Amino acid sequence: MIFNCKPKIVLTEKQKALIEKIGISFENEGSQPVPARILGLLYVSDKPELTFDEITEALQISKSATSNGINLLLQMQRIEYTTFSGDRRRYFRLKVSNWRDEFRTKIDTMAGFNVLLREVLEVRTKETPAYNASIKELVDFLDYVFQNLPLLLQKWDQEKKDRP
Amino acid sequence: MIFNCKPKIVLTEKQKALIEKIGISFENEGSQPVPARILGLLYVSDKPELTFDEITEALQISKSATSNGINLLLQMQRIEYTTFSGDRRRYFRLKVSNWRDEFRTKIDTMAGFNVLLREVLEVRTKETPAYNASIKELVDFLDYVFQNLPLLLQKWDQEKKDRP
DNA sequence: TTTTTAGTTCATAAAATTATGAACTTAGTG
DNA sequence: CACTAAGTTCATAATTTTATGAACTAAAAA
Repeated sequence: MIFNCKPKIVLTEKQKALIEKIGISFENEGSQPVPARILGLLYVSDKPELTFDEITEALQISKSATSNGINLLLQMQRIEYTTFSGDRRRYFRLKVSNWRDEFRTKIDTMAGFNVLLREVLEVRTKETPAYNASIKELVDFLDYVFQNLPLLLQKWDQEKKDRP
Repeated sequence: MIFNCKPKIVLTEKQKALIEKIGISFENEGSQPVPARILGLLYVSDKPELTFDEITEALQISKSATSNGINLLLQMQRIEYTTFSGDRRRYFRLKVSNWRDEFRTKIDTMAGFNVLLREVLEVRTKETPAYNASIKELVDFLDYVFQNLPLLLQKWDQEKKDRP
């Protein structure tokens, strides 16, 4: 008798529930369902590294859904993978260390909006000074925040170093 | 001869282009097309306050699209309106002053994710201490940020007061 | 060389989102 | 009261997004 020895990913109810919650949370931030759940799975899975098949099976989705989801997440730099010699499979894991870059990216996105607001100020009629001033105030505030957030990162690093 | 004296909203090419850009920017942040463009219109319009019909006409959309868009934006607190006695129409305008609240809301959203990450830490197997530690670090950093952002708001208010 | 494994691609199906127009409501106006 | 203007609702249409399964590819194993 031959055993099919693919060790299946077994998820507790708690884990499944949390995957859904995390999935919904990422969906709310604009992610699509499958990638969102893949991230959730990688967060709660006992094994931090999962193969293509394990993901497909654990989430009960099609191979193509897994393929698309994984490639999207790789491209977004939310996950990465390793391989082991003598094993053609890729082992996917969260790029947790990447939150620092994500944080910067988010700031950049907001900064991009600020650029648009500056354009608004240029295009706006001068007949509405009070209104224009209120937009200017927003622009200034966002500038202030974008200047200071990197400092916050630095300070965090410093405090980490002081007591690790 | 009778003139139809509804003063139409005339948009320059520059304004139209900017409305599109702002629209796309909001869409990228998850807004739907019509509300995104209504916001864009209110940003660039020479009149900071526009009626239902003016919005409908300026954006060339259906009344229902305007209705839905406006109600969504009202609910999201992105716009508000005034009325004038003897005029049943509502005059919609951006709630620019509201960016402060929006900022807080965004922080709260991120904080919500942090709550989920704490749940992850509870559910995770103890067999992967290094991985768990890396998630813990993320949780701690986010906590740090959420503690410090309100301070940033305060400091900005202070500096404003010092030299207005 | 044939087979298996790991994964991609593509046409299509299913589902969800958005927008529309017509009918309807509601409150003032003449 | 009849009329109009302001806006909503609803069924439907159009579009977009998301997921699927089957066919395909490429590399390694047998």
